[in-house]
Amino acid sequence: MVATSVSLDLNLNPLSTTDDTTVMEDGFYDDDDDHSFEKEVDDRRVLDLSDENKKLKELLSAVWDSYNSLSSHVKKITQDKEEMESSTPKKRKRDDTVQQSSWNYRPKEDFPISGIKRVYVKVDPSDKSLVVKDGYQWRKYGQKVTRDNPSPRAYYKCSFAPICPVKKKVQRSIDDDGVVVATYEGEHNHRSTMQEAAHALANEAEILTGERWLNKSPKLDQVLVEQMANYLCKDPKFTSDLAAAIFTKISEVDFFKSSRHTIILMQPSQNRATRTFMDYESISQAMDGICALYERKLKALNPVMRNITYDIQDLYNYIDGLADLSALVYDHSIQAYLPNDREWIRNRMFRHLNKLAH
DNA sequence: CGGATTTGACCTGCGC
DNA sequence: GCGCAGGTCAAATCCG
Repeated sequence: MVATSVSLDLNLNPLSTTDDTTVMEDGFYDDDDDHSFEKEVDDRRVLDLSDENKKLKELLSAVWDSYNSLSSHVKKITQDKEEMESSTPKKRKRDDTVQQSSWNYRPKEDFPISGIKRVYVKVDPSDKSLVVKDGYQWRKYGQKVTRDNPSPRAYYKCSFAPICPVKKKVQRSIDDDGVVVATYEGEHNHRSTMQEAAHALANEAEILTGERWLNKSPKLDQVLVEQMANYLCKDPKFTSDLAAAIFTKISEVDFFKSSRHTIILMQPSQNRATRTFMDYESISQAMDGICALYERKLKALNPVMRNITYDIQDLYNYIDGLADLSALVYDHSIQAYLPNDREWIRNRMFRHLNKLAH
């Protein structure tokens, strides 16, 4: 298979009118301006609404394009994999599989079957619930202890069953109780909760504008952009849904060439509307990004000071002062994004600055 | 009260 | 045909 690298370019900042940070297209601040923070806010107040909408439209179009290219990329990889595996000899005796771990077990039908995929998810080992968030709703219909794994296996059907035939099995890995393995069977014939919300907004936009945007070019309608941005900012499940959506779309894609792609999820103030996220090619770039955010804030607070200095404790205080902060870091070994909390970010920041100092 | 989960019983396929 | 193991059903129970 061809080694691949996919850039998501999810530099969506849908919060431009209320957000106290501004992220440039590449995820870093524009350093060459001498504007104070207050002045910038004033400037932005007079910005024409249509300009704001235009920016949002461009950003969402970029996300849309990335999603489309990623989808076709995933499709191609899946096809390649299926072609490759279908050409290998099959039929293996049951005894052969029993000697292997439970997750190497092949079902009665010859494996692989089109539509079966396996996802590894890192979880808290003390958390015994077999729940894997993937953006879809499931109904548990059984649980069994299997012969070669002391951890029980949970059986789920898509909550849209029998209309949707998808099933999944979730079981803790026999090798690592900090990892659960979800096996999916079949393809959903409906949208995930996130996609459903986006579609509802599209319909709303259609009612308001009288124009149909679905089934035509992916250029998003202005009203849709506004509605979608509002939806993302207001939804209390924003962070988890976003993480789930990213996880579902990315977990099966090979990232041979990329470094540890990192997504910073941030809510600067108690106002939910300030929620935003930024993506970086590596952890260290993400740390630089957070530093840049802090430096910008310092600059805004001290507009007359030419040189601003700060120590790591100041940076920690800034990190602790944010209403919410977490990082999703791509893990090549399990081909999925793993969530990391504020403490992890502090530790990584310390390592990063230490490295820069030497 | 209704939807989700639990859990023992039952079904099915496979190997001997 | 029997036993075993994985998968599914459905009544009981839980919980918001």
